[in-house]
This record gives sequence, C-alpha cells and structure tokens, in this order.
Amino acid sequence: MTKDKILKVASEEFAKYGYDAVSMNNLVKKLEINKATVYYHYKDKKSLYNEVIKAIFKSRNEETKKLFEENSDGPTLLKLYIELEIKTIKEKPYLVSLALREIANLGSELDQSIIPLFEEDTKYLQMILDRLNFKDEYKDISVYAFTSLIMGTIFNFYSIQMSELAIGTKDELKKDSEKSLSFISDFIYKIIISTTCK
Amino acid sequence: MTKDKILKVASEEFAKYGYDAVSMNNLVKKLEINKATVYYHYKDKKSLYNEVIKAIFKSRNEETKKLFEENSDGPTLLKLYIELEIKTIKEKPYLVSLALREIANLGSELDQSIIPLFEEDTKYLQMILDRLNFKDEYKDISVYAFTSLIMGTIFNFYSIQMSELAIGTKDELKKDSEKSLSFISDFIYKIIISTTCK
DNA sequence: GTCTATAGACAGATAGAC
DNA sequence: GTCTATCTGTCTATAGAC
Repeated sequence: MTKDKILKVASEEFAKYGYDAVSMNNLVKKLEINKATVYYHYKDKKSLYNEVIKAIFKSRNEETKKLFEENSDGPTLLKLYIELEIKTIKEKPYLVSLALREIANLGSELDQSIIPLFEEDTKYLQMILDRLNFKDEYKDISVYAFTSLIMGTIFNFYSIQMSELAIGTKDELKKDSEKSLSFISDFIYKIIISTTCK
Repeated sequence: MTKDKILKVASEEFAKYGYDAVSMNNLVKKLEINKATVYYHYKDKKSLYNEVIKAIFKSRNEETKKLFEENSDGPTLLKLYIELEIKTIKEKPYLVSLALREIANLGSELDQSIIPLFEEDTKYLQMILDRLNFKDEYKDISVYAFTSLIMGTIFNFYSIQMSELAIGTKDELKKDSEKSLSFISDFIYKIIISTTCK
C-alpha cells in the first residue's frame, strides 16, 4: 500500500538526515511516486513526521510490553529492558540519531498526541523500578533519572563510536568496539544495581 | 568588532534552532548588518558554524584545565568535572541542544580541525580517571564510556525536564526539578565511584 | 488515487558600487 | 569593510487533468 510505503521510507530518511534536511522532492524521488500523492495521504511534512514518530513508539512499546510476559524479578527485567534498547539499536541504528535530535529540540516539532506513547514507555520502566529493592536514599528517585541514564549513555556511546570524525586513536576505540554495545549494556546494568539497590 | 559580534549571535542562533533552521537572512536581520558583510568575514554558512563550535570547545577546555590547578585527588576532580558540566549548562543552557544535535549527526557537519579540541577535553577526563583507584574489572575501560555516561545522562535529563511537551505530571517532575541538576550531578558521581572504584 | 505543471516564498551566495 | 541589488536553486504545497 502506497501510504505505508511512504511512512516506511520517510522513517528512514528522517532518521538518517533529520527533519529539515529531508526534502519532499528527494523523498518522492526515492519512492518513485509523485509528490502530490504524498500530500494526498499526509496533510503536510510535519504531520508525516509525527506519524513516523508515532509508529516508532508503538512498535517499541509493544516490544517492551512483551518483557513482562514471563514473570521475572526486578533485576532481570532491568537487564532485559536495557538489552532491548541495544537490540533496537543494532536492528535500526538510525533511530539513535532521530531520538537524539528530538531530545535536542525538546520535542518542539512534535504534537501533543505523542505524549501518551512516551508515557507508556516510561510507565514500563517505572514498573521495573518498582520491583527493585532500592536503598532508602534512592527510594524517591524519578524514573526520568533512569531514562536519562540508560538512553543517554547508550546513545552517546554509540554515536561517539560511529562518529565520522576520527576521534581517538582507532586502537583505543577498538578496545571496546567489538564488545562495545553489549559491554555498555552490562556496564549500565551493574552501576544501577550496585549503587541504588540493597 | 563586527566579526566577533557575528560569531556571538550566530552561536546563540545555531544553538537555539540548529544548523538548518538558521537562515543567513534572519541572522543578519538580528545582527542589523548586511548579509554580504557576513560573507566578507566568513567563507560560508558551514565555516561560520565550525568557528562557533571551535569557540565553545576552546572556552570549555580552558575551564577544564583550571580544575587541575589545585592538586586534588581523583574523586574530587571527578566531582569538579561533573559540576563544571552542570555549571556550563546553567550558564549556557542552549549548548545542550547544540551538543545533542552534533552527536546525533555524528559530527558530519564538522571539519577535521575540531578533533584536537575534542581530544583535549577527553584527555582531561582521562587524566582524572588515571587518578581513580579502579577495581580490576574496570581497569581497561574506555574513557569514552565515561564521557557518554556523564554527558549523556546530564544532557538527556536536562532536556526531558525542559521539554515543551508536558511529559509526566508536573508534580512528578518537580519532585526533582528544584534540586534537579545538582541532584543528577551527585547521582552520576556516586554511581561511578561506588561501582568502579575500590 | 495518482499524475503534470507550477505557484510563490525563501534559501545561500555574489558582483560591483561606495 | 559594508552596502544594495540580484542571481540561481530549492523548498513546500496545490490546482486541475486523468
């Protein structure tokens, strides 16, 4: 179906190049359809972009929901949650850029209908935190601190590694590059558990 | 001096709106000078942007260097380093967006002359890590893992808090909002020290 | 639903006068 | 060094035929 095909290609393009850098002209060239066809299915560029974001959140929320199917304990769930993040990046690496750009823009390009979808993801993380046995001093800590810690660290680490700038000596980066993502996933898990839990 | 004034205003504009969303037309309107004047001082938009980034790194590196003037121990230096990050954000909050966007774009808009400046900052963090007493398992950990952890977490946390989307209930966010940044600074310090050090 | 053709605005950049 | 005037290219979006 044309409408779905537009959404799929638009996702990749927006993720790769960012909202501004994607032109509708180039998009339809890649799609090999006419520009007016896109405007028939989607009101304008902005609403197409919002549909892209919504689709990403929906698919992500479904996957997160699955984590709770087996009745695991808190630490196991946290581990799975972090590993899901890594798995997503490995499958769709371009989503990292998209997320970082959106965070940078403070969500100003997004419309309010995105909020419930974002909150659903947050809710799942909160459910995991509720199953952890926090030290008293970390009992009241905001879920957003953990969101930032997990997403922020992974996204930044991934981006520095993938950077087109030749940062660091190649050897120095390669020290982590092989294990890289699974290493950072394990690192984050450990620092959360060993610092905040009894 | 006109050239400096251009750089100053350009910094703010690029940080606020991002590279693409800044037009030279608007920039010169804000500067109340003619467009051709900008092009006299700077080759093109891209090179103006690169000068902006360079200036930011230079000022940051100078401040980081100062941390070493008093001969503090590793943990103290790490604390100061993290607090410097927070101080910078409080003074120039728009730099967060700029940094996140640049990370998202994998540095593809930047030219190679930025690398030594980025590496200088990394070098300072490495000097701090060298003074920490790591557990054996964390002895060989890359400095970039810590860069990601510190910057990533702070930037993300700050951005979620400042988000224009009304994420979470206001109350829930305010729980951290007052102490917010100093809280997250302390949080990061603690998780690094308590997990990775003897 | 999909197309052709184009409107209309604005972008980055420059030539040449002063 | 700074200006006016203007170029060329590209952008989003739409009207109207099929």
